[in-house]
Amino acid sequence: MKWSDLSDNWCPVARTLSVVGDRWTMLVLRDCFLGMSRFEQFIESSGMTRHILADRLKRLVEAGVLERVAYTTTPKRYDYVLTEKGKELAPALLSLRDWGKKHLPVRRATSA
Amino acid sequence: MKWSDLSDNWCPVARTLSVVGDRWTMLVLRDCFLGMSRFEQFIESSGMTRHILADRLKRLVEAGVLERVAYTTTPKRYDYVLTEKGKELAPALLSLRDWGKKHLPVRRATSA
DNA sequence: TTGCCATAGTTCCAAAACGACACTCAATAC
DNA sequence: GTATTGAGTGTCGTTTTGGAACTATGGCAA
Repeated sequence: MKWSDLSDNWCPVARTLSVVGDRWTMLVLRDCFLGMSRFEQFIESSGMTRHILADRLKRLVEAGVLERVAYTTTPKRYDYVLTEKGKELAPALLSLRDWGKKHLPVRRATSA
Repeated sequence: MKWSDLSDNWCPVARTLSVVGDRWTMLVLRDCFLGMSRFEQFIESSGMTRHILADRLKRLVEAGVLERVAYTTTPKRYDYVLTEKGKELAPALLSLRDWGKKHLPVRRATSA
């Protein structure tokens, strides 16, 4: 079975994961919750490649988790902001954060 | 930056995702919370390939989220059971479930 | 004692996704 | 003019995935 087939799974966990369950997606959302909204900000903060970020943003907009809001018209540039639907992922992010704080202490500093 | 470099990230969300943030891993944990513990059960329940399941189980055991408990000695066979550390991921799973129930209604039935 | 089944993986290969880096395009800054 | 910034694309080689077949170990049954 392919990952993409999960979107129609009977299980709500699986359906959620079909949206946010791949590499990097949750990190983009974390940055959104931290107040970021622009392409270059996400790149710098998360360390992911531009290629993948473009893909993830597209998916998140399609899923209704983020909204593309133009902030200049020429050239077209957009802020990516959380929708209500997106904001309601906060509890999941917080749970992941708490678990990481408790169970995965930092072993060495990184510059990211 | 590579995905695997996240394990030493300053952000606890990123560190958590380095363990559970890739495709399928959370689904394996969901099945564990539903009471499953064996290879073939995970395969049947999640629809993932054997290959990937073997890899994910190995990583989860290495990460201390699951524990391998022998249930026959010849041949060696194991139950995969949640450790305390693993059980504490429950809030995250529940958050993902709630979000899916609310925001991702099923569009058509599937047999999985 | 040969044959079949079950469990738990492994191996192999093709296809898709990823990672690194260069390049584009529009506008503004110097 | 030339350089810089923001938001991506294009290319290309490397990993990871998906699918199917294969292996290993023992139980059971004819």
